Amino acid sequence: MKEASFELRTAMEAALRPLGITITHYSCLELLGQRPGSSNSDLARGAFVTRQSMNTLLQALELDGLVVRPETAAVGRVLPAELTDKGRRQLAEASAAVAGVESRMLSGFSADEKAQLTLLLSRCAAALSDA
Amino acid sequence: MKEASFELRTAMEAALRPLGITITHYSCLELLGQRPGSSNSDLARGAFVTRQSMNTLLQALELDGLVVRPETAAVGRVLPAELTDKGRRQLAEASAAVAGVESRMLSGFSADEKAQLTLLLSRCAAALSDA
DNA sequence: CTGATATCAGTAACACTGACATAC
DNA sequence: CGTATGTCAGTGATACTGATATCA
Repeated sequence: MKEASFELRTAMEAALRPLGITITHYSCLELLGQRPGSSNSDLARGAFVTRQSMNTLLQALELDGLVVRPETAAVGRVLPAELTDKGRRQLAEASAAVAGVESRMLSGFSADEKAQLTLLLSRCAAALSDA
Repeated sequence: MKEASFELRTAMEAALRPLGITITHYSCLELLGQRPGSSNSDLARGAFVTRQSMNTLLQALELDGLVVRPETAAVGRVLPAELTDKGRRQLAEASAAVAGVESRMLSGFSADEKAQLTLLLSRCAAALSDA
């Protein structure tokens, strides 16, 4: 149970390391890909880190030209973040690396079994996140 | 897919944090519980860290009285590590915390579904580890 | 000589807590 | 006033690479 989770995450770290991308970094790109305009605090919650940690990461990503944020807030203090083209390219690279791990993990699974696993895991994620 | 893995590991980290235990720390205890007498290098491989990192951890665990190793090697340079009673108690605490997360994750699953998931995940872990 | 081990040392990336200002 | 946000600063724990010594 937990072993598989450990190994998947570790294998993902190993696959992302050559790209110079950490799990949190990847999570941030993924979240921004799915929900452009997320705030720093949104991203922090989604990646399960403090907003201070996410802010540090976001500043690095901005420096690298992967993410852009407006200089001033349109409303409140929220600065909606978005991926740049470069950011989208890196997300695509990272996704490919992660997909490679998943496909290795699922080698030997039938289509039915893959579907079963996906369904069961999505229920797991849901159960964990509303707790 | 990966989301569930992220959240499980993160939830485990959160559950272990109040105990002052990290994932690597927990992995080490778990490995030693299953295979007493493991060497530092064995544990490093099992927890997917370098042997230097595991060594640092082991030294801390020895200082805390959770683990014992002989001062000199009986054969070669290998120093077989074992849990102390205190170490076993901490492992029990940590396992309980992790089991709590798993049971929350599996709430709403039938016995059949739990069995299915366990089987599928063990195949995933196997596929990842022989790669 | 080769390979595996243990371990010391230095370093770097990472996330954390605390504090402050701002805005609803 | 209470709550949420962004951000600066300091700190600590973690894992890494490199190097050395020992032993089968």
